[in-house]
Amino acid sequence: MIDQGYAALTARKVAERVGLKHQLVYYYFHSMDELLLTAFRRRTGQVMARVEQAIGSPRPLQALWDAHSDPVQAALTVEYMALANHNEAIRAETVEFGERLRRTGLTEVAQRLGETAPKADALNPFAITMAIQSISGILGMEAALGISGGHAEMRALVQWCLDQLQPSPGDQSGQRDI
Amino acid sequence: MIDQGYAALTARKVAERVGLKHQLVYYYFHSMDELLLTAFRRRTGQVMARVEQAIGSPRPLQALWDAHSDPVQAALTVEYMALANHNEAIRAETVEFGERLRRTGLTEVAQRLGETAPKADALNPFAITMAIQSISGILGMEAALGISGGHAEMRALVQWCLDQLQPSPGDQSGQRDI
DNA sequence: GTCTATATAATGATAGAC
DNA sequence: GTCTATCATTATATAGAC
Repeated sequence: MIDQGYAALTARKVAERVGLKHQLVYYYFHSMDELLLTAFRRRTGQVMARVEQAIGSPRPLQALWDAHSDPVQAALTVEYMALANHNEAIRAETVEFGERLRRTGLTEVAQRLGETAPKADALNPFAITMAIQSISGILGMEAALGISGGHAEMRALVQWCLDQLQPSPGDQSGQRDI
Repeated sequence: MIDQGYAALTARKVAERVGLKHQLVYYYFHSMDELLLTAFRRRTGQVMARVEQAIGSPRPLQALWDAHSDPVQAALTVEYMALANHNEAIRAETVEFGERLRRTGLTEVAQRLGETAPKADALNPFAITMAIQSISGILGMEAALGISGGHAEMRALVQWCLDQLQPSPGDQSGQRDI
């Protein structure tokens, strides 16, 4: 799926990779759609576990940012999003997972923001979380393709913002400058 | 392509939509790959025109933000990005287009930032442009699927930032608070 | 330009032997 | 569980009549 796309994920190719005949796919799964849904669920579980681990770290926002930087994961996400636009079962699960993912660790982030960030209505934890996920996501998707323009500058800006919101232990510079 | 995905864009379906036989596709195009590339180029041209128009408006950043908010366009972008991950010709054109798009109006944005924004190294025009494109892009992709959590909060945060960077004519509040 | 006809290959899925 | 055999469908693409 990563290197050939969801359209190339056929029963024959799946079976070939595990050294079996293609008809066996229909022994283990009722249909290709069911196989696809099973694979999708396994992945959302893995992503959720990684995000929960990030939230539990000393610097949740920084960890959340790092967790989404992988280009390979981003390419897979693009594939599943394209799939979700035309497969109703995948779409429904994507919505459910997306909403859940964004609410994960919201209270923890809100608590941290209350401690260190300036009081501004616009600095909503929901918005901060989404900004981090959005920017790191696009960064990964573009990196997977080979686009790099503005990436270093973007990382610098995000790092600056993260340092403002959650100063690292050894860094006291700039806080409250925002 | 929008409602069935790139994999469902077959010669038969294309011909059917214009009321002709599927073999005629190979009269107008050498192959399906060529048709796909032609469609992609037509679209990048349209997107580029819209962005250039936004850059030329009185509030470039605001206009850039507005120009990327369409969920239908975002869904199409996802489709082409997935395609680019497995089609070398589309990938090469995507990289070229992406790099060009991000540099479009960079000097104009830099000039505006120099006039109104606080002097901070992190507020690089390249980064600002990418942040706007990233967040509005994800917002659109998610909206196309039906995800809405955090969107209102995200829009509020971006609007707050945009107002800081480029105050609208009738709004003097908050500037320099950043 | 548009058509019919056709070659070739791949797909999802089922039936039944072992 | 894994296999062989098979079906109906669809795909890209070409050749040639009109």
